[in-house]
Amino acid sequence: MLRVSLPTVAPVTDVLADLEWRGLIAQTTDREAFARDLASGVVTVYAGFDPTADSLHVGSLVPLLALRRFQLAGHRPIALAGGATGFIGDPTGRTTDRPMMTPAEISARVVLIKAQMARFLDFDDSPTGAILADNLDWTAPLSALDFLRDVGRHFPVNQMLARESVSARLESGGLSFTEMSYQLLQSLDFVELWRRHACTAQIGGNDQWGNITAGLDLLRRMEGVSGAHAMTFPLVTDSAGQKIGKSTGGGNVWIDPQLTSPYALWQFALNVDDKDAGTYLRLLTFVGREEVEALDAETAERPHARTAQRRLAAELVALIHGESEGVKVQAASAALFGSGALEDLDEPTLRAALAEAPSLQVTGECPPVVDLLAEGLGLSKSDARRAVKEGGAYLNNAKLADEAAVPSETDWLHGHFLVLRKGKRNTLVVERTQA
RNA sequence: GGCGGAUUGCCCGAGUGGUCAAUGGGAGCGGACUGUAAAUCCGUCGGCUUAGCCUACGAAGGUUCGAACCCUUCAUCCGCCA
Repeated sequence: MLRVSLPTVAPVTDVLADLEWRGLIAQTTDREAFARDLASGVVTVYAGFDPTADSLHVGSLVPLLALRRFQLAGHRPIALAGGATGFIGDPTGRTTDRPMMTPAEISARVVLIKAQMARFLDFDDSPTGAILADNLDWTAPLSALDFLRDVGRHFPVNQMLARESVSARLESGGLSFTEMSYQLLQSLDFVELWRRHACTAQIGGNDQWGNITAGLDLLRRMEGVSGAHAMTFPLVTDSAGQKIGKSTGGGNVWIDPQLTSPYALWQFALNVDDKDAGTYLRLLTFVGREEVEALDAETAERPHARTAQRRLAAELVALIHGESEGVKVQAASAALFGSGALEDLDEPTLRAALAEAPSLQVTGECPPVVDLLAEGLGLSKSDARRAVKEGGAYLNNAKLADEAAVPSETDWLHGHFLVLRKGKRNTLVVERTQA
């Protein structure tokens, strides 16, 4: 997997100060001590990622980029894939009937996620070279008895019960032993990473605070190490209270281009609320303080220009998919939302721009546009007809007037593409294959 | 277990025999405006082979020329009494 070139990386002298300014610090253990250690040498920092899906999403970029921030500041990052913790799963799940993943499914996911994590970090032989780990490596060989005796005995149940995450659950119906054990596994990770890589700091979401400090305790009890650090990020939500990285439709914005096309990512960033643009720039890019604050000012003065959103979109696409992708996506956006120069787009760009749009294959004689819309967008025929009647249906960006219209030979872009649209955002690609 | 009230479209909520595919509000969708925004305004909002037809007012039966509306049974929910 190729390492993408990071578009903008502002130099940072004091990581903690930078993180603080970005709004990335919720809690830390002894802040002064952490700062001292960071100033006096290479600190190894880890963050864990459970394989809850086939891809990381924009939200998981926050801790991942934080690792990168530490690396840029001269420290060593460890990205830990939760092959074991993901196996246990977090039984907190919203729906009851979430199917249990098979070991094969999990390991497939771990492979995908590891590859994604690797793209954001530098792996070299230097002391700051990143490390990719999987907690299944040390958890799988561990027998239940060993686990209970060596790890479990360090966890006083009364203390676990007192933890916020557990007590909250006890009030709302209880939790399983498995769920309680999750904390032990995560704590063991910290100990193992200390043993293997002298890792002395763990970062994660603020909901992980309990688990992280439990790891610190275990490190002290098993290894007598007391100088390790914990740092958490605030649970970041946008101004509407949504978790970061949720598209307006509610779905996750994924890193994987198969799941969220670069074009969709661009659109997501461009549509970020004015109030959130600055926040996103701080959390999800390496753009420096001066520039971000200038963009904030720009947003306040000339909100319609959406300079901050544009910058965010460019940074994100370049960060996740590479710079060349950004250029293409920009062209496609302009054509699809602009005056309609669809004919000018070359075929690969057109395809890329429309990658996330629903598509429909047609062979032989082409049915009326209304039928194509209904079929491709999952509308009823009445709905499709209504769309035309209301002037909300477009063929290659041109408004349709006739309910019975059938695409003509000249409508086919590059000989085999049709771009249909209902309203501003519901695009449908019709592709014709010669029978 | 007894008595009373409820059940209407995605949600809330009118409607008590024909003029009901069903007032109104919200959500959604389309248009105008705009910044691919918010707010606002206009339109639309069961389906289809669309001057018409079909299916629908918790479910199933019944009365009637005709039922969301009347009757019977069932289901679910809410009160009151045991």
